[in-house]
Amino acid sequence: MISKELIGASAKPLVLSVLAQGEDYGYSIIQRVRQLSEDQIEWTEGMLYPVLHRMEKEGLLVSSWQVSDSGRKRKYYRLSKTGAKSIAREQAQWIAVHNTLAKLWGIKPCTV
Amino acid sequence: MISKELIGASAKPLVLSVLAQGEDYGYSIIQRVRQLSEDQIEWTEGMLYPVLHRMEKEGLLVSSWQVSDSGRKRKYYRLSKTGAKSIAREQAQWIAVHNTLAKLWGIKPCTV
DNA sequence: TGACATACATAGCCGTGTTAGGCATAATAC
DNA sequence: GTATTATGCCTAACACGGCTATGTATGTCA
Repeated sequence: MISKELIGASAKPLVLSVLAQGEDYGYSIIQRVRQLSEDQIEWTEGMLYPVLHRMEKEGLLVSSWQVSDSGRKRKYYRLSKTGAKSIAREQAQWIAVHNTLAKLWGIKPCTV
Repeated sequence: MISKELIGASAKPLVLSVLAQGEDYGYSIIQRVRQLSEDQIEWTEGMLYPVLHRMEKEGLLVSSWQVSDSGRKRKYYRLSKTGAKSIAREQAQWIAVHNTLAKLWGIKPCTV
């Protein structure tokens, strides 16, 4: 179980990085993150949807309704140019903190 | 400048890990974290003191007032047994999230 | 003596995850 | 045929916590 604080801190970089691989929709993003994390990160919809809305409002994401083959309506999100650029900043921040912890833990620093 | 969310997520593991090296007091912890992070993590007192109080209330830390050579009163914190044990859990959570990001970023996973 | 660093603390604002609920449709099970 | 599950979106109330601002006090140095 990942703490609330860590969930909050990782949401934005994870969403940006997932969408960097191609557009995706909310429900699917939750599954993808769960798989990538080997079931360790279990996002709730009540957490993710507001995050997506905020990020769209901030201009990081662009959404579009699409209908799947099964006839289901899905809201697909993709990165805006701003969003694509912001990944590097999020990454730099994360690595900075991670490497500080790495020093204290005596493990190898992380290089991009 | 590290985001508020990341500050929040890293506060507890950083405090625990700093105090694992020996007791220390609030004002000094801020300086140490700043140095360890090479000026990238700049904690405010308004952020740290409540964190220390909470962690003491949770039983992770134990505090004691001491007087330095200069005559200044300082509130020193050290890890309780519970606090010492909790480091491993914090570390595991952090690594889980970090390695998920690492996959998306195409960098090497982090092993403890 | 004035400025600055040290050292602690708290109050109000605001953002955000959690819990809980609501709505709708397709696939599956009985 | 119908009940259940999975899919898929959304929001509201609550609690927690960082930020900003402020207060208090003392040691050091110009």
